Amino acid sequence: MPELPEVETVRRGLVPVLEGRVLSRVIQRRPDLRWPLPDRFAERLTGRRVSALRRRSKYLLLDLDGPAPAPETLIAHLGMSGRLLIGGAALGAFAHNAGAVGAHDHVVFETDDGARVTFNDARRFGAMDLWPTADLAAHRWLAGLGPEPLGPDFHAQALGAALAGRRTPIKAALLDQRTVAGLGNIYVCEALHRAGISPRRIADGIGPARVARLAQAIRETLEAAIAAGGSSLRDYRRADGELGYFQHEFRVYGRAGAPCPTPGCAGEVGRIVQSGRSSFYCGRCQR
DNA sequence: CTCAGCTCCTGCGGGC
DNA sequence: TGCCCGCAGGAGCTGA
Repeated sequence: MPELPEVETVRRGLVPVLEGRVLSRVIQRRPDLRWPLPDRFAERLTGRRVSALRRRSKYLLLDLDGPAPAPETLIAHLGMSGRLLIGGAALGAFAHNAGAVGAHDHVVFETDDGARVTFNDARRFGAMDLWPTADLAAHRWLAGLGPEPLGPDFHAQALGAALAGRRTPIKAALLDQRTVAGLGNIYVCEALHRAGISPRRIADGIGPARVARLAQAIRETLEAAIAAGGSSLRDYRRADGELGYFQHEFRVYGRAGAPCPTPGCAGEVGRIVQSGRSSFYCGRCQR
């Protein structure tokens, strides 16, 4: 699934296509994604100008101009397999027919200058909602989120405070979006390796120096992943349809049996299951 | 309140 | 070749 770096990459790819444009037509091809789409969804978007394209955690935020109706924001989550593609999923295979509808193309946005953005989501764990911009922080998807890991509110002290009293493995604590927003299974594994912390370590027991190292590792991992355009394993594509390439820089994710990449470490990458999800780590240099 | 486990959905790769 | 199983980047819900 797209985690923060993938969503940020999609956002950057969509800015030149959507920002400042008017949505001239919106086609909704089914009533629901993970949950029902808002009432009169397409109708409420049509004719409105996209004033800004933002991101909060793994959510894309399309700000739509008011004043009538008041400014609203389209909140979009890509779930596990969601893509927002310039043109459409069918464009690559059927370039002679740019209007083709592909399997799992659920929503299509067309702009006043003739561009098209298609939301495609095979597993349909994605979601969209429309909400007053002024009240965005109160939306149920956003209200409980922890700090943005690349923003000013995320630092060693904040992470330490969020982990205090948590009697759960650090892996689970970092997947919990209330601790820090935007991490998923890949980047938690990668950041823990970079920080030299075992995914099994109880969150509450990690000392301040190691928490500081972890906060730094989270930032560095995400920045490197964004610089690479995210990670393409199965479903994820950038908005232009190209692949990200951070998967070639994975230290541990999906690399069970490989030698640990830490310089001087003779360990081997192992795989365990924690709360139903794979954790990849080196038992020798991650403690 | 916290936490582990299950759930939604589709597609793909491996093993037989 | 074909079928079955396990697994996949998320996160809401349930029940202990």
